[in-house]
Order: sequence, then structure tokens, then C-alpha cells
Amino acid sequence: MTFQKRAHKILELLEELGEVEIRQLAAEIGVSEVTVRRDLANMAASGLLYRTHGGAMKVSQLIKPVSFANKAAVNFKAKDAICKRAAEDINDGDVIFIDCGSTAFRLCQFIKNKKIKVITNSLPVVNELQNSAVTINLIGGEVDPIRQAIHGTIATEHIARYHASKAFLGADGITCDGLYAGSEHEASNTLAMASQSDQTYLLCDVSKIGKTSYLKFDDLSVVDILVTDYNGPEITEFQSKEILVYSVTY
Amino acid sequence: MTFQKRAHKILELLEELGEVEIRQLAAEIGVSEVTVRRDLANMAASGLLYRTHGGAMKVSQLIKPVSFANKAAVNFKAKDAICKRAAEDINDGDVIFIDCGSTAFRLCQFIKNKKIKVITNSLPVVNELQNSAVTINLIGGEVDPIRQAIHGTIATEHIARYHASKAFLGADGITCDGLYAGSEHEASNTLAMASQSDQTYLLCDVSKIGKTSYLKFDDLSVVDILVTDYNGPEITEFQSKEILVYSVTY
DNA sequence: CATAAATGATTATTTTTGATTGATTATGAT
DNA sequence: ATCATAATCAATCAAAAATAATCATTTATG
Repeated sequence: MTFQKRAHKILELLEELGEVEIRQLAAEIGVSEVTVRRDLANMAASGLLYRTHGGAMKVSQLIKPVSFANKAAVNFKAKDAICKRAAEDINDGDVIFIDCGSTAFRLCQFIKNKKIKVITNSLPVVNELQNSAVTINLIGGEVDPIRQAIHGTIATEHIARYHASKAFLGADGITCDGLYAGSEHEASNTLAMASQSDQTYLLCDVSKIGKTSYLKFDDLSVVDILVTDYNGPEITEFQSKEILVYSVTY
Repeated sequence: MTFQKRAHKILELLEELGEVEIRQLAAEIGVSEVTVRRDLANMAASGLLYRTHGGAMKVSQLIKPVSFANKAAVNFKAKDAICKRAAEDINDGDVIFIDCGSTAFRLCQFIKNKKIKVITNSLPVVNELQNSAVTINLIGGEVDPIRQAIHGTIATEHIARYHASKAFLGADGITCDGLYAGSEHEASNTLAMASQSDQTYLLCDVSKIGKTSYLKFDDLSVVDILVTDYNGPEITEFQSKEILVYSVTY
């Protein structure tokens, strides 16, 4: 039983039940709880599900605003520190892209009072910024019910009609070779946003650094600034590729 | 029983009852009062409810933007009856437009189990159809924070790229002379949806019949079917304009 | 065969929960 | 109004459960 097969099974059960327990999954799939936990961590990082204490639930079942439930989210302290640093570069009057994904989502809390325009394909971002000072443009297209984001060719084309001063992007993994995504849709949206903005920020907590996923979609050429809580040896490699690195601590 | 699950339960009970006591919640959910108190503190901090001595209260409707999502909405019985009748015409395989507005929103509950594609510019519709059998396409563009909908020229252009078999539209007012809207944006979206679908249904409860608003945007030529709880004299006039009228009672 | 990756067992750490206790707040009688 | 009583609350602590981290073992892969 490979990871892909288990992931499929888990998503199936999740779709059917809305929420699942680790105990239950381990028994159902026939692997140890440790493995299930690892799988869930992976899938949560890709935005396929929301990790709870003892199990997982569908992202779409989260209570809105999502920031409420997210207090217990994976690695949220690192993500908050990253986003706080990134938000310092956002000024009134800016037009920014915000990518979908749990990391970029945490940017919302730091920009609520800024007079900016946010263009996003993430439904949680829209919900979160609902009653804030920012004006929101939502990318149109197919709704991905699992990731809670807008995807598809129409979405990608729609992004191309906008232009922003800064883009705040996420990725499933990043190595010195490039960026990795969990799905083609996400990759093309991320790339589209990058190409339509003056500066692109990549928000990556330590768990993403050095990690690869099934689809490599960029050789790091689109990334201008990497914001991360990681400070290991790869940092200099990123810098040698003309990437400015913001190292944050918390 | 995780925190998220309890939060759901609490919000559910709160929505139903208006206010709840800690004793009651503890018994209902099957956890200690201490835990309930902790949950309520968390939720109150996020503005999901008001904490009272011994329990909690629902936050006032004024503060919540999506006011038409709950049963307290205006005239909901008539709207439900209208939408129920309209939903009978929706079959598996259909592609339909759903307009923004409180009336069309109530269509959601009747189509959750249909295998259809819904194209909409209404954020509450997207939220409501989240865990349903339907696939959703969201119109892109500017987010109107008051109406909870997407509008603007990009939105109108985006609608033009789709085609649907049926469109379920709303209006601020309808007379024998035409349709009235409260804003240009809404009007152009409604018109765009109408022109891109084979059949257009207008969902209007009695309070809209005979009412005018500041912008007349159509002379009834785009309306194929009017679904309403009104059964006064104007009905024959609508019929004489080649509009099929579904009169519902409740 | 050697290396790398994935899995499972074990242990330490963290999170969650519920009980207890003293402080605070509401209620009603005077 | 004031006080006494009862209820609720916040804080602390301990137990249980879940998680993260480490290491050994198994399984794949070149």
C-alpha cells in the first residue's frame, strides 16, 4: 500500500464522513498510526485536509472565519512569523496577489488594516478579509472543493488580466533546483501570479525546504524573495540564485 | 470529540436557540463544564458568539454580514416555496446560473443532491453548496462586501464565457414594464446570465411584485418563467408578455 | 549488493481534558 | 441600598491522550 493509495483512501473516507480519526484510519487501511499521522501531515501541508487533534477534517467544514480554527494548525507559529515579516513590506496603495494554501492564508491577519487591494483565488482568504479595510478581487473559475480555491484554465487566464506590485505565494516544496506543487492547477496559478507581479515573495516554513512533490514547476527564477524560518546551509544556495532571503525567528 | 466538532455543535445549538447554558451544552456534548467554558472563551475571542454569565448568546444579525443565510431572513417561507418549485425543473446534468441575492440563495437547499454544475457570483451560494454533490464555478471579479457577491466588468465578461441551460435570477422589483435593480453591477450580471442561458427563471416573492427601484434594466423580454407566491391581477399581464408563471402557495 | 526510502516501535514532549480551590459575579431577602 | 447566599468563573494541577522525535527494521530501487 503506497502513500498515493493511502492518500486516496483517506480522502475518500473524508469525503464520505467529513471527519476521520487516526485510530480508525490505521485500522481501515492496515498501517500503523505513525504512518497515518505522517500521511495526514503531508496532506495537510498540501491543503488537502485540515489536521485536528486525533484526526482530520475537510477544509470546507471549517468554521468561518477560518482563522478561528487555525489556531491549532500545523506549524502556525512559524507561519505567523513568516507572514508578519512579509506583511512589513506591504504598504498602503499596494495591489497584491495572495496564493491559496495555509501559509499564505496567515498573511490576512497582518493586512486587515492596510488600504490595499488583494487579488486571490483562495476562498478562506476572501472570507477572512471580508470585513477589513482591503478591497478584494476574486479570481474566477472552477471551485476546488477540497483545497477551497479557484482553479482551472479560466482562473489562470483571469489572473493574467491583473497586475500587482507584489505576489505572496506558497509551494508544496522547495529545493535548490526549483519549486514543487501538489497539483498542476496550483502550479499554473502560482506561476501566473508570479508573472503578473513586480516582486514575488515565496512564503515557506521549514517543513517545505528541501522537500519535493510530484510536480516541479519552476527553477526558482520567478522567486525574488524567500521568507522562511529555516536558516540551514541551503540558504546561501538560494542567495546565489539571486533570491533575497528573509530569515525569521520566533 | 475534537474542539472543532464541539464548536460546530455549539454554533448549531446557538443558531437554533439563540442562547445556550453551559450546563446544557456540557450535557448535550458530553464533556465537562470546564471544557465548554474553554470552548466558549475561544469562540467569543474570535467573535463567533457573545459570552454571558452561565452561557452564551448568538451574535446579533447586524454584525454578521451573511444575514440571509439563516432562518431569520425576510419572508423565507415564501422564498423557500418559490425555490422549491423552481428546483423541480432542475435535473441531473444541468448547468445553471444562480444569481446573487437572498431569494436565489434559498435555491441551494433544494439542489444539494443533484448532479449539476452551478455557476454563480454569490459567495453565500458557494459556501452553502460546499459539501454537496454539485460542482461550482465561481464568477471572478471585484468582491462587493455588502452584497457578498462578485461584480464589475470583469465579472460580466466572465459570465459571457459560460453557457447554461437555466438561469435562476433575482431582481429588486418587477412590474409589467420591466425589471428593476438596486445597482448597475447587479443588473449587468443578471442580464449577462440571462443572455447566456437557454431558459431564464425569475424568482420573486410578493414583496417585489409591482415594486420599482432606481434602475430599470430590462423590459421583461429576457424572462421566460416567473416563479412567485403572488397571484393578483398582474399575473395575466405577465402571461401576455409570453412569460410562463408558476404560482406557488405555502 | 548497496543505498535510499518507507514503515513501525519506543520514548519524550505536548496537548487536551477534568477535578479542585479560591475569587468573582449574580440574585434575592432584608 | 446592603448583605448573605448561591452560582459561575479563572487558575492551578494532575491524568490521559495524542504528537513529535529518535532509532531500528523492513521494503523498494538502482
